Amino acid sequence: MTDKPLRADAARNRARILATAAEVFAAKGPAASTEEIAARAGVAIGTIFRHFPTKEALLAAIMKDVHARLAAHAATAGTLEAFFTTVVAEAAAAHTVVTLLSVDVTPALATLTDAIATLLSQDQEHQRVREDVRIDEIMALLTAASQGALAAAWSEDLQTRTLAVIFAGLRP
Amino acid sequence: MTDKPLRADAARNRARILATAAEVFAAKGPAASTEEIAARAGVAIGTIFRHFPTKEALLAAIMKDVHARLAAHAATAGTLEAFFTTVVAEAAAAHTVVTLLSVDVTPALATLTDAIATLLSQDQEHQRVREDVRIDEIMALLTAASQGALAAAWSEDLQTRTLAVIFAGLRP
Amino acid sequence: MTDKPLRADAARNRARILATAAEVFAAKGPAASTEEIAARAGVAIGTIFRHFPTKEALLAAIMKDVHARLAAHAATAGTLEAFFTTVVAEAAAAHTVVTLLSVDVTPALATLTDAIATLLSQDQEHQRVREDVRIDEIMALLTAASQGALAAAWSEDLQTRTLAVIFAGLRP
Amino acid sequence: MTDKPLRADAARNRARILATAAEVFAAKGPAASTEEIAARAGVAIGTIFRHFPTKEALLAAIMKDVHARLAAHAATAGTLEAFFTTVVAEAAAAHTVVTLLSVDVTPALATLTDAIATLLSQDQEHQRVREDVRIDEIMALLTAASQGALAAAWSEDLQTRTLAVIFAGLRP
DNA sequence: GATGAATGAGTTTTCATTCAT
DNA sequence: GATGAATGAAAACTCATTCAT
Repeated sequence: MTDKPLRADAARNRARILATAAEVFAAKGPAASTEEIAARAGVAIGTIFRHFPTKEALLAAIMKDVHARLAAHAATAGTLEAFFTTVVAEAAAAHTVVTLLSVDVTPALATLTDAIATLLSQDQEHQRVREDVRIDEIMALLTAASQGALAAAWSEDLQTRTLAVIFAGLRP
Repeated sequence: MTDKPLRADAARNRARILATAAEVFAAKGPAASTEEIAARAGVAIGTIFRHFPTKEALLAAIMKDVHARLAAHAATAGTLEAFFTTVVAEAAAAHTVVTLLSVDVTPALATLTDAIATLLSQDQEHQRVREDVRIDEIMALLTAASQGALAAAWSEDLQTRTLAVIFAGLRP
Repeated sequence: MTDKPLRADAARNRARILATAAEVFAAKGPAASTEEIAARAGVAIGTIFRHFPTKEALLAAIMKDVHARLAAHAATAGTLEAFFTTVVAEAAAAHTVVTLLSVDVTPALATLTDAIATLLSQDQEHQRVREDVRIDEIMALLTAASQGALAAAWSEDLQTRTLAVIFAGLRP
Repeated sequence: MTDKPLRADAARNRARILATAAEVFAAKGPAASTEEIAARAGVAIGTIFRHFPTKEALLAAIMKDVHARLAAHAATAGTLEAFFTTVVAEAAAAHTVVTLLSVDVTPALATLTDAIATLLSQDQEHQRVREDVRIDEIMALLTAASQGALAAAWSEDLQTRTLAVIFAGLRP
């Protein structure tokens, strides 16, 4: 948990690898080759394996990153609707990979779920969302919407209309 | 469309391969090996490649099959709600692979879309669904819900509650 | 040696297979697949294996055919020059496969060699060819020229000029 | 032309693979398996594919090599006759593969052609070769003779006599 | 630490040959 | 006899991972 601090260049490499890998996996699925990621990140393949001992470790690191970013975002979004809208738009645009394989990322996911649960209770307190809705529907709808945004070529307009249905369904 | 009819034994093999492949891909993702499919289907690997010249062709054939089955189902489902419920339940249970890669299956998809569009107008005629909802939201929500059902371990109860949100959002 | 006579349709198939195979091997080399030959000949692959128990047997049969045709031609050509000219032109045009692998075809080759040896002595009697030239140079030059004609894109003009050099070299 | 320089060990492997492949293809034809080449070269099969992404690329590299070696040789041979004699002898002995498939090697061939053209004009200046002979006959005769030398079992004596005919044909 | 070549098991694909229809 | 589906061994090619430079 308390990883020793990296040398500056190593940290830079790690970050670049992570970002490139997220892009590449998003574009080609988890079957994309590590060699290609190395090439696109401008590092040698050995460097990737120094930072992530396994391909699966790389995938897990990406997920951890995504979850952390989303949790941070949830903390400031204000409402579920604002949060969903941004997340789905990002998923569509940046092809953020929302669920890659069944990589185990439970702890990071828990943090994210907590942040969203907070949003949910706030929305319910302000009567923006029905009382009987529970956190797992919300998570399910978020995952579903984000993945849908990936798969289909969701235009911005289609995103809006689809989310509108979901939010109409959530309102009291 | 009118491919010459296969010999009885060949047709039987083709069907068994298709069914087995759907199962295996569902269980292990599209990276599952053709060799394994052959073994589980009880044929030699050459037989698979005689029927489907490429692994991708096999994937495409599965998708075509799924779409055809869904279209048939839509024709008799009565309401969008009934249709969605069944489809999502099946996706969760049988791990039907809803979108494998970006295999091109446009023609089969068009038929499916038509069948669902019919359901939609019937529902709108009977005021079960808002007038301003369009077919592309429906397709988007269906895809999203089915994929969500795949990814997470949606319990039956969670399925019900999630679809309830969506249908509440669709009602006038 | 005394093969039983074939049924008429079988004989027709055998001939068509042989002709098609010669073309296909010429075009794609001996690595061409038997399946492709079957397709182009309009028969099923089983039919090829009924007539020629092995791919190598098919290759050998083609060579026997080619040699027989050439021997017949040599018997009527009149001079070595006329014979060479025709053979090389044909090799270039029809891509007749002159030596495929090292299939053993000694007996048929012997007949061909005899026929050409006759041409050679006639030419030497009429002082068209130097006395000290022997049959094996002739065979070597014929093989070489025919193979050259295959490999390079010998224009008709280039054929003429190349054979002219060889015949100048043969004259007394 | 200016590919980045290989690491010393990689360069050594590349060279060994090339040499081994030339031998193996010469002995067994272009259908020889890459696996066998790997084994004989003492490397793993992956190493071959890292250096030559395709079997065809390997074949092409060999041809480039052969052409380069021949061009170097032509530059110092002095006369066409000397050059031809060496090349044909080598083709017969080492089974140098002169034209493997129809691999595209135009640039390397152009250099070789130039070198031989120089020999031709020198020979013509010294009246060793007729004025009306052109470079393409020479190339055709060289190819033909080399391939002939491969195919048949040309004894050394037969080589001499065959080339003698050709050179008699070239003299003024 | 970074590099990138080598490894070798694993995967897709091809094809001669067999054999049930 | 002909057909063409099935077989399965062999070939080409890929890629995560290791390790010498």
